[in-house]
Amino acid sequence: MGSKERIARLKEETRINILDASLDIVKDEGWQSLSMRKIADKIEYTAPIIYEYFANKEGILLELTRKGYILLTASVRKAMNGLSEPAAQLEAMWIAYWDFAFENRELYQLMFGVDMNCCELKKIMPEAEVSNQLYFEIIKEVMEDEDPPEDLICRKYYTFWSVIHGLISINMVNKGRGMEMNEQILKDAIKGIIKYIND
Amino acid sequence: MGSKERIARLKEETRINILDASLDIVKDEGWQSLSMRKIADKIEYTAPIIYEYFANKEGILLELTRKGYILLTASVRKAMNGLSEPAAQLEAMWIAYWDFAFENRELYQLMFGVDMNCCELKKIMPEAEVSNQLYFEIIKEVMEDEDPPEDLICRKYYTFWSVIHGLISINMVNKGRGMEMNEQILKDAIKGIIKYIND
DNA sequence: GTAAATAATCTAACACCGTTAAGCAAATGT
DNA sequence: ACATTTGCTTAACGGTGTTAGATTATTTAC
Repeated sequence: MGSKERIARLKEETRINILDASLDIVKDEGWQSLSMRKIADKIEYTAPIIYEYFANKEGILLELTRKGYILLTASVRKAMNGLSEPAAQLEAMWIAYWDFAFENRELYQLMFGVDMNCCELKKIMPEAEVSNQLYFEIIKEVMEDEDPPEDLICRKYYTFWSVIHGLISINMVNKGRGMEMNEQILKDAIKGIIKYIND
Repeated sequence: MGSKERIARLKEETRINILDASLDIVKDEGWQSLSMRKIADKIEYTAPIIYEYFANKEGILLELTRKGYILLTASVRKAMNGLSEPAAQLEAMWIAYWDFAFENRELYQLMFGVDMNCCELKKIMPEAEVSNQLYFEIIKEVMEDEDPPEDLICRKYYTFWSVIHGLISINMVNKGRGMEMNEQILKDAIKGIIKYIND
């Protein structure tokens, strides 16, 4: 009675089909327009059978997130194992992380919640750029280099923003669960970047 | 006939009421469950009248985003004007940014798309922590300090992650529109942080 | 081989969503 | 007093995630 296994294999296959179909839809039309009925269409079933494979839509997203983490970990590990000197390893690992994000854009968005709304938003929202200019001014003054080029300031600003925004994200996501950042740590980070700016 | 103005003032008032009600709902139940009908309920109207004040739901979010940016800019500017020494100014400005994010959590999420999904997600997803440990190992090796405390490594990791994640976010959001980050810039940033790590 | 039981799948429906059109009722202009 | 505009509501459309019930196909038992 090996048909049990064959059936189990088939079930596993449509489970994977659901995940693949979902990712395909998202790649074509974005997370916003992923719906159970569209998934069902793509795998040539009707919507309710999806619930035989996943508890609900969130379950699908969860599984894709897991898939993302596994892929990411594999990439990072591979980069690590390819070298032996720690500093070089660390660099390669972060580059692997970076590459993963852009090779698996949709998964990365799902895993870390990068909202793409802002994309066209900034064009019609001048207010979004006002505060930037304040930072630009002051960064320019902090830089020891006299009259630094615009794009260098820009890069410094983005480095700053990255750190602060990243720290905020962590604190919001990990809220309550250990690892709370206090103001001292924030100040340390800022001082560190200011020092880094003038290298 | 000054009643024209009175009416205009009333209209402006319910416009503000809509925005306030929206933010209230979001503070109570999150962005996910903000709906036109709920807003209408809260301002004691029916859903369609909202469309007399905003083109659609996105219009409301857009206005709240604008409000966020104006508030943020005011905070940052105030911090800036309170000091005169550039480095101190810069620090105060980023602290103001930080404070804004946590005093206006919901607005910050809207402005920069911090997805709160992950919050409870990480508890049921051990895969999400595997790659962290790889980084922990290597960061430990890179640090010159022999046998550094766990939470210091953690902090260094988060600094790294913040920069990389921030840079990725910028590149995803600003995709196509100038300011593209190439690998060289990424590598520079990584080298910079490695140097910063050992201070 | 036929009947019963089980599994696989679909249809229909529920409650909600954003949004629009039609209609009513009160206030306004003439 | 009548006509017109305004403010607001009800009803509906097409969409969403999800569930229950009916239907069909497959397997099992005799």
